[in-house]
Amino acid sequence: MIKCVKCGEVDAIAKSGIVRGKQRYYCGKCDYYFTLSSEQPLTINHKRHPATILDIARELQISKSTVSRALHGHSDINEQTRKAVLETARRMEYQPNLLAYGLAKNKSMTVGIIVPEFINSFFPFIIIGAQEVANPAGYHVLICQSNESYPTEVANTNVLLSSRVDGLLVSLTGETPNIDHFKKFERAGIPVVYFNRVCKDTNVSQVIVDDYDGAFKGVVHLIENGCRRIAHIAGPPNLQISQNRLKGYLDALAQHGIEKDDSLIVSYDLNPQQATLCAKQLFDLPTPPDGLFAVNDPAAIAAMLVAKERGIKIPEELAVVGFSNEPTSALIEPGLTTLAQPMGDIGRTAIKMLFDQIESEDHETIEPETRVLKTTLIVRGSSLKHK
Amino acid sequence: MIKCVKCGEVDAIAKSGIVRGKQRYYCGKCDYYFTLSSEQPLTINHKRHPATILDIARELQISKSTVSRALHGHSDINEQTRKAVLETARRMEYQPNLLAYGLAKNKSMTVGIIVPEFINSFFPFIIIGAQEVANPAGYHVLICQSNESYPTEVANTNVLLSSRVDGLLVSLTGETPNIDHFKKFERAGIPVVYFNRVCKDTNVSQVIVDDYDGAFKGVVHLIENGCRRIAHIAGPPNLQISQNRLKGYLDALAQHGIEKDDSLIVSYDLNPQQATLCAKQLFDLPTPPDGLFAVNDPAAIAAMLVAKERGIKIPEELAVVGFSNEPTSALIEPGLTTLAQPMGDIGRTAIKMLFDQIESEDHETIEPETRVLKTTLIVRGSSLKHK
DNA sequence: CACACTATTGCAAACCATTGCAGGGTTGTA
DNA sequence: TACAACCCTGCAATGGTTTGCAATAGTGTG
Repeated sequence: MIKCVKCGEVDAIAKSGIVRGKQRYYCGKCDYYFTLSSEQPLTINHKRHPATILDIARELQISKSTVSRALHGHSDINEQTRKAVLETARRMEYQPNLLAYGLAKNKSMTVGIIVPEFINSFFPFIIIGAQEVANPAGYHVLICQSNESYPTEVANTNVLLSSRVDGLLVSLTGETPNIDHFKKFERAGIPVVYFNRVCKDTNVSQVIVDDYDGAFKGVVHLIENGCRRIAHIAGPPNLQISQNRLKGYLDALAQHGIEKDDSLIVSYDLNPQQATLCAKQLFDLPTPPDGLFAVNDPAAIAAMLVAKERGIKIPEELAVVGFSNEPTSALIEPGLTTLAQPMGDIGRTAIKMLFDQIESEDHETIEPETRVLKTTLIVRGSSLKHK
Repeated sequence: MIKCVKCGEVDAIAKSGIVRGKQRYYCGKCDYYFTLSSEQPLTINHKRHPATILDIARELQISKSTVSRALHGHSDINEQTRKAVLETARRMEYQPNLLAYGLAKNKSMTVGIIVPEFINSFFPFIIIGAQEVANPAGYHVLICQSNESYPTEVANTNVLLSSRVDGLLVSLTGETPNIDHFKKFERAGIPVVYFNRVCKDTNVSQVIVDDYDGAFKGVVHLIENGCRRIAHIAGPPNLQISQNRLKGYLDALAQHGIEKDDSLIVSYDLNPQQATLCAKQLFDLPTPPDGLFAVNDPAAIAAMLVAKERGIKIPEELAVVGFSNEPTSALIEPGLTTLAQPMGDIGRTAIKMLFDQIESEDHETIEPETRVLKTTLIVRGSSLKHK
């Protein structure tokens, strides 16, 4: 029979509905509603939970505030107490719960970084640069891959928002039409620094390389090596890098009296296969190009492979210049002439700017800043027609 | 003058020390100690904090429990209430606070992954495989780079422990002597799955490829292509992959009646520069090798570059076989014959095994399992002496 | 109307660490 | 002796979410 939880009475019990699948009872004697506690006898889950400051406090018979202060080397702590706490913490393998810390301090000690991909070495180098600065500062980095997909990028922003990152580093996808989805961070007071692939919006902090200058140098180099019909595999038009590199290409041509030929400019969405298609399209032209400037190394390499397949000699029949200087560019044959970007510096600079904003009391007052790094032309076999 | 905070009295006030830099007062009348509250008139920091369920609750004049239940589609929620909550949440750009969630549920929805590096494409492909499974399941992946350094690996484990990851994927560094530092996870009930680079400890879950078989196939391939003095650039001895690939190499030789020559086996610590040194050492031998089996592609490629430098013809004078099939192996000239590893599968399999353990009620009862995937010999120019 | 029962909602504890303030004990000094 | 100053420690609220249980309103039935 059912006994009342309060008075122990059996007779005055009446059923009174079912709540969330459980029978509810009513004791008429003490006017008390109740449901029987969970069937399983509440065997406390003895899975050893990680030690908390409370465990340390209990062990030492002190209060958790004291433990907390001891662990953080706060002032106003007796040296012996501090020693004892530290020792006990070590013994109990105490690891602070970053979730609780984050909740209490409203600071997750995490920064997010969204990159389009990390199969090529370009972004990994940047990430490593960023981590070199973040980790010693006690921050860790949550890496998201947008996979060159705008919806994925938006999804990433929500994940990072949920994770309450303290700041965000972003390089946009080739199809990101605008940066509205990053305005959420602004509204939440979370600083954002864009790098490499940025949007036209100038009211943000960003770290870029001098794409115009790099492209200009690369194309001039091709011209100096005797190229007259120089093609360009251009990046997606939404990105500044594409626009600026295209501009550098065009200006270099113009300054050397070479007429622009629209059929020599093909657009590439950063998808590997598409680079191959672009190259084929160029080589199929009635008068194929004798030089090629690609918006990045993977595209240049893809074009080189197509050229090889077709027996087009590099650099004699086609001189090629890429952009970024990924490690593979040195391995391929002939070596790919390219514009080296200081990838580690990009990462380090971007995250330092981010930390400046995080640490400034009032993010609003920080002036958005654009940091421009230089590229270096690395000359290899792919462009040297007359050695 | 100073007024008592309790009784408002002015005369009975006495100074009583300074606490943490602030003057403390004592009211003799009501026997009460106090310090004056912070000078700044407590202007509530109006930085718009992200919306919480409490904000939604206030907006809708309901309790936060109801909001929580509505957001999670729990039963026992009025359809209209649910709609209203969802709508308000959308309007307020509500993003659940994962820190608070994690604290409450004791579940961070995060899994950690420790890799030695991610400059080469090998680990990135595995990570992508893992994310393909993790992200749709609502988990995110905290990527740590041990940078082939044992102390860094240990540091990584502590970070991940602090972050209260729900599970861990690990590929060891070349210098990790034992896996004691992962026992912490076991003690905390956090499942760990090792992949690719594992230790001899058999009492753990792991995903590996059949290294012995791959190495055997690769070396047999070299023998069939006429090599008789086959060198081996071996990995660090602490790793199973090194041991098994070495064993496959030795057995292949033995089965084909080729005497083992210790001078042909050099050890490589996975450091890029060291691979070059190893190659030089081999090529400097009185009787240099006519075939080379390297423990991984980067080492094979490094050796190929040294060979080129020295005018050693590949494959005529030296046939080369690598391991892993990284994208670069197809780009280099001649193409590198190698044993393809199913990298995406490794990542997917490993994280699925991890999830199985995470989701099982009682991790202890899970039998450690070793999943072995197959390698495929990819034949390219680097090994075909007689075409 | 009394009662059983359903559907829905609210209350409060719990998760763990931080921190402002209260208040204890002790030392120094006039 | 009285009081200022110091040193140290504890209490309790806070942060955002989940969830067991209590409680309410409403519905149906005899």
